[in-house]
Amino acid sequence: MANYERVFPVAEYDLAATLTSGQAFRWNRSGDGWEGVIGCRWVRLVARPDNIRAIVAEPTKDWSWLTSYLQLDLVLSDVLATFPSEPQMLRAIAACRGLRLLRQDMWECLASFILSSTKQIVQIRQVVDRLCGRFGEPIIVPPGVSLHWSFPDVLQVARLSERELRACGMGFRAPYLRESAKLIAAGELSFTELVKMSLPQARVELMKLPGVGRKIADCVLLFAGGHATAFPVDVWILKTLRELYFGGAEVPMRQALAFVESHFGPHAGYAQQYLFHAARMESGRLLC
DNA sequence: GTCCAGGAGCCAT
DNA sequence: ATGGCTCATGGA
Repeated sequence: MANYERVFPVAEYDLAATLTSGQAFRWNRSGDGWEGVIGCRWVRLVARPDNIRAIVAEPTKDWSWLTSYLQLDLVLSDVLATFPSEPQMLRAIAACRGLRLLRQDMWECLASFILSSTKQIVQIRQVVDRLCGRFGEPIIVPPGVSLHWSFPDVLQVARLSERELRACGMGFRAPYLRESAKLIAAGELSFTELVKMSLPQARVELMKLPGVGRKIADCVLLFAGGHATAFPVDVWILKTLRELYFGGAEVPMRQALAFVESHFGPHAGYAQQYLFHAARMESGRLLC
């Protein structure tokens, strides 16, 4: 019996917030649900109060790729309970209850965030879309659904010219992406090793790649590498930390990093995503 | 037109 | 170590 869809019971999962919170860039609202690509599969997700319904284009028995991506086995209340119980965090939790962290593909996540520096999220989405549409593989979709493409793999990106990459609109980030892809393709960095390493060690390895500094390394390790204490500090988080924890003072980056390292507990990365999303919601910068 | 975006690299102190 | 400048592109 061919299975084109399946319902996953899950509590406290705000799919819309999760898919628009700046951790993944390929999801589009479609009617009452969301369409996207995970690996080489097209999928449509529809959220209901106590479950998420998934529709795919090809018959599927093994759904572990989806349960892993959405982290459906995680009990959110267990994570939230580890946050410091202070007004700032309680407020962020109240503002976006149900927000989750995804478990993404390492290469897609790394490449996307190399393209993210000093770009708005809507622009990152555009560049990633063009990269996939021009250099990814076409994907099987149900009748009536528009064409979709996979995210081009490391080898594919490694053999693209800087000109081809710049034509996607990535500007000065083109050589960063190209050189990083070539280093990974040459075996100088192993994604599976990054998962096993300590967080500081994994950072050092990732930051050897051109265009990857502390912030992007932490994004990859948190959103794809399963490092729960990785805590990307970008301009939004820095501004939020200043306002919420330093009385609005001009805190240098190193001081902010020292603070987050000791303050947010074993799921600091999750806490970061709540602070980030709450801040963006307040400024009205969401697509949804 | 101007400002700024989920930064990083480089150079001058 | 730290602060300032530059990088390319397009949305607000």
